[in-house]
Amino acid sequence: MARVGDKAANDGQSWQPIHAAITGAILTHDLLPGTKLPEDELAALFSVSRTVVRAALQALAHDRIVQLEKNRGAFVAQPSKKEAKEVFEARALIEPKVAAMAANNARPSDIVRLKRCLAEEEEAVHQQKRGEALLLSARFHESIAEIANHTVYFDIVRNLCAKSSLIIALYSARVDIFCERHAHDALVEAIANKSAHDAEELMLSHIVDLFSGIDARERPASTRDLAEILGRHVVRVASA
Amino acid sequence: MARVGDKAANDGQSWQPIHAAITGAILTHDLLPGTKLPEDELAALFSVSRTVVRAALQALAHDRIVQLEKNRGAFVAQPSKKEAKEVFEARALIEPKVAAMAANNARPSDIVRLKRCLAEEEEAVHQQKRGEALLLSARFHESIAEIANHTVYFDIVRNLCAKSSLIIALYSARVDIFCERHAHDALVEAIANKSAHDAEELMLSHIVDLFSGIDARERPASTRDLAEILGRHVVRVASA
DNA sequence: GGACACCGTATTGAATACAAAATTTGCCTG
DNA sequence: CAGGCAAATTTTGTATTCAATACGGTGTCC
Repeated sequence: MARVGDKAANDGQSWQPIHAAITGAILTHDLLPGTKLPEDELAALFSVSRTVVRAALQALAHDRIVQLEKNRGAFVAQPSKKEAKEVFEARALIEPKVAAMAANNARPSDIVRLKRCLAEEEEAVHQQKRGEALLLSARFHESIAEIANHTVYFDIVRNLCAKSSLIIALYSARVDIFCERHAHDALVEAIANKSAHDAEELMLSHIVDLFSGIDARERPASTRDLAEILGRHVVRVASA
Repeated sequence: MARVGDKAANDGQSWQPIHAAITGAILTHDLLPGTKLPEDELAALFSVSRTVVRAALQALAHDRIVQLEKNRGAFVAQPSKKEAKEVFEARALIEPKVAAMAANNARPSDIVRLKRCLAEEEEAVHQQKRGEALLLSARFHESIAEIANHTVYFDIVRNLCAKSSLIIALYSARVDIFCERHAHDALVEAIANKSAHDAEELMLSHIVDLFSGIDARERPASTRDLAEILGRHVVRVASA
């Protein structure tokens, strides 16, 4: 059965690798809020013209993950504290429903996938790969939305996860994000048991818990050397 | 106080007039699902190069309001029945919360604005301007989201309203959409009274009611003569 | 010594030009 | 007359070019 998130539908736009690479780098915190994303540099990195880079940047801007400033360029977005609150408010409303739907929908292979995701996350934590762990944590939430098989919610959740990554980079007070892993474990358990109500409750408390780790402390920062950063996030095109 | 939806923030991209015109034409059902949107034609219409038209089309595609097919062009999207269900499911979840927030947030000027919106809608109905009435109905929902002053929800609601317009064009079984006006009236009343709970309930039942008018009947159609259609949707730039 | 203005450089915004793909048309063949 | 192949046209995808704006440095004036 066709599932949400299959890339078959969206006829491959050539800018998607760039979009994916930048999104990935944001999820791992390799790219921090405020970082400038110069068109020339990206064009050189991906060996395309600025035209296609601009398309990718506009898509990211539409996600509100980058901010376009006229005649000044593209910057990784710096969500305000108000928006941070909004994002987690929306997640608290939507993702519990999504988790419940996933519980009703999940097939055995889906459970396997979720568990593999968690295993990789755990491994990343043990290897002190904080960025990788953050990425996998986001992918976990996205996977649940994919299992729920709801295109509209899937799009929303993916977007909110990316924004959350920026918010965590800016405002996270918690040193260790990884206490959350137990929440993820319990969630998979509920989904595996098809306990929609439990999944819903667990997801809600998980999101509330996530937001409780967000604080007023600003942590502005930016980095350079996009080549080094993005190189690791290029998704290889599935060459037959 | 700065409000959500102010265009100040998004530094004016030059494609926004085109995006707005097409979105408007979709909301009025002047543009029907499946209609092709050729780049040359739009470029000529708006007196810009294809470059900026493509940017607008990509933004619309990101909204999933148009579908881009590789090497074939852009078409107004034709949401599946599954997606139709998803859209109204999402609206039923999100918009009641938004209405409650609007009730808590509304200032007198906001109530005035909502009532003016309803008056214009009523006038459009009496003038048999179905398209105009549909547009104003969508604007009413968007206005509530704007009053709620929640950027994330505002973006989502606006997108869902546009998708709903496509869905209604494809699947609406009801001849007369306008029984809904009473629901809108009651909603404004609740918001004016700052009765968040009432507003939430009324919005939920309104959305459920809207979806009940959606049926399985397909109604595929498309139109031509973009120039005539879109001419009325060009938003004049606010020349000082 | 500091502030401001001017100029050079770099980067973005938009249009044009070129290449590739698909659709359409016409023609030929069965 | 129908079907299919092939050239021609149209339309999209991408690169390149040109113009406009912002940034940084330097020199001068106060």
